[in-house]
Amino acid sequence: MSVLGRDFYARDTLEVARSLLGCKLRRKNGGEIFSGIIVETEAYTGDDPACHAYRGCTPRSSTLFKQPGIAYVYLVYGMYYCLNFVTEKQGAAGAVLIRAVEAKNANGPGKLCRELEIDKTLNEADVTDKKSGLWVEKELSLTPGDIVTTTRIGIKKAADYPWRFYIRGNAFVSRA
DNA sequence: GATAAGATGTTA
DNA sequence: AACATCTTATCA
Repeated sequence: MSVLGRDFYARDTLEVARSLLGCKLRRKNGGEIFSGIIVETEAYTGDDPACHAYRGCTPRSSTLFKQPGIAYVYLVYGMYYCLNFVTEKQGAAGAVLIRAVEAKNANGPGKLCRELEIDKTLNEADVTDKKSGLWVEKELSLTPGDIVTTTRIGIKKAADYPWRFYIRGNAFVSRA
């Protein structure tokens, strides 16, 4: 299985969000390797009012302006971590939020990170390199008809953007 | 230094 | 529908 490289992430954020569906997320922490097919994503770009990078480069959002193919991990509501992959060419902000994978207790961004033991130590980890302990592999080939497009969940700003994508009919999507 | 809001999940 | 829980950004 080939690890998705820098070129995969250095593209339009919406395109990366759709392309990640059906890919296999892998997490190695210690001896065990976790695997799960990505079934739900959301896109966040630099000119998107809901994106952390929208109001410029702050200590937290600076990750979004760095090179594509790294992880962006942050804490929401003081309790749960969210996993994103940085997209777009270096200098442009953008990221894809991984909302759910095909696995037990992984149907939601917070639950997914709890299950995979993802925390802020993985922020800015290079996901094109297995040595980081977090990477993505090509798995399924989906057709456009397999992908459902809807509005994003849990945000107030730009709530009308149709930037959430999931695999049609999949039982592991959050808020089924 | 204070304050309000937040890319959620669980419980009732 | 309420709540647990705390970092971050924004202001003063």
